[in-house]
Amino acid sequence: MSLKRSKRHRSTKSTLRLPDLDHSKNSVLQSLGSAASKRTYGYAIEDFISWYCSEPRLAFGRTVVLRYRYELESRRLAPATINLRLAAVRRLAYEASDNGLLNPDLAAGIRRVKGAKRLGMKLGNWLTVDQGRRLLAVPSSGSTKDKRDHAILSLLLGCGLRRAELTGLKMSDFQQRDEHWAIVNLFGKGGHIRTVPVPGWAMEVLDEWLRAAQIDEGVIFRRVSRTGSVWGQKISEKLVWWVVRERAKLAGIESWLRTIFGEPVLVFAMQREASWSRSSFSWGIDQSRQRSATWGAVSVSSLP
DNA sequence: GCGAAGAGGCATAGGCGTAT
DNA sequence: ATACGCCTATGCCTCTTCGC
Repeated sequence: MSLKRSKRHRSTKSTLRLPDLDHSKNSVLQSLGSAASKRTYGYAIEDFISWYCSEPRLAFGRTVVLRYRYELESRRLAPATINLRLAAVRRLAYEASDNGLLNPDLAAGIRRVKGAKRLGMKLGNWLTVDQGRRLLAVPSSGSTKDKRDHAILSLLLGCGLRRAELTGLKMSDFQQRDEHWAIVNLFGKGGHIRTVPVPGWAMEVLDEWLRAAQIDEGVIFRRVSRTGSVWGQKISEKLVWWVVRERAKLAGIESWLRTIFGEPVLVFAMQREASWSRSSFSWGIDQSRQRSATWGAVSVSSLP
């Protein structure tokens, strides 16, 4: 037994081969909670593996990861992307080390590789109150699909929902509290739970869709066929994007489309527009203020 | 065949915990 | 207080599938 253990200890390597890397990659992906993370990390690790295997076989350590960082920089990727790729490679190293496939000293060296500097912060592309109104005012043909799309826009704008939150909404998530409607116990990004008031005007638009689609239980937003029949179990997040895009085109604000739509900060920006000033609206670079501001969003109920 | 919607792929921003 | 790392999300294409 002791012989076996010492053999295993001696077998920790500095140069990993494809099966070792694949095994470690699977361990990393299994440990991630979100499907989006699995997809993104999977892509990042695949990219690193194909680069690593195309290079002359060097020890999988700090130097190799630094070289990979230079490679990413030479591709002119954004710092956010480079840091994401490096985070995935660090995780790959921890897993390889934990599985006895990589020398722990080499893994520790990889951990010390710094990420790319993020210089400043983009100001984003916020929807103004006027643009929000124009989006909601897009003329409707009265079709079932139009009613659904209008309801989607109304909940996104009125409640500051993310796309993923919207697609999973069920009838049972809506409850009446003190004569007001609210989406209760909404599971948001990172598994956080919140309760969101629903403005009266948004509730009316939603009711129109529910009546047209004859939905009285289960998931709220479903697919609509060309002939107007409602089918399927739910819609995808991609569809929400397409709905927003089509409506933005019709509203004549397509140029706004590179957007942070779906993040609560968008609604906050709309709420604050009336008192906009450069000095008072500095939370884009002030982290603590940004955090405290993030959920003041729901009083946009006066939007239409 | 056509339109609605999903899947896949890659890039990048948001947001939270923690180290400094 | 803030910079950084990590995970989770969106943005925006193209290509494919599905229902009618």
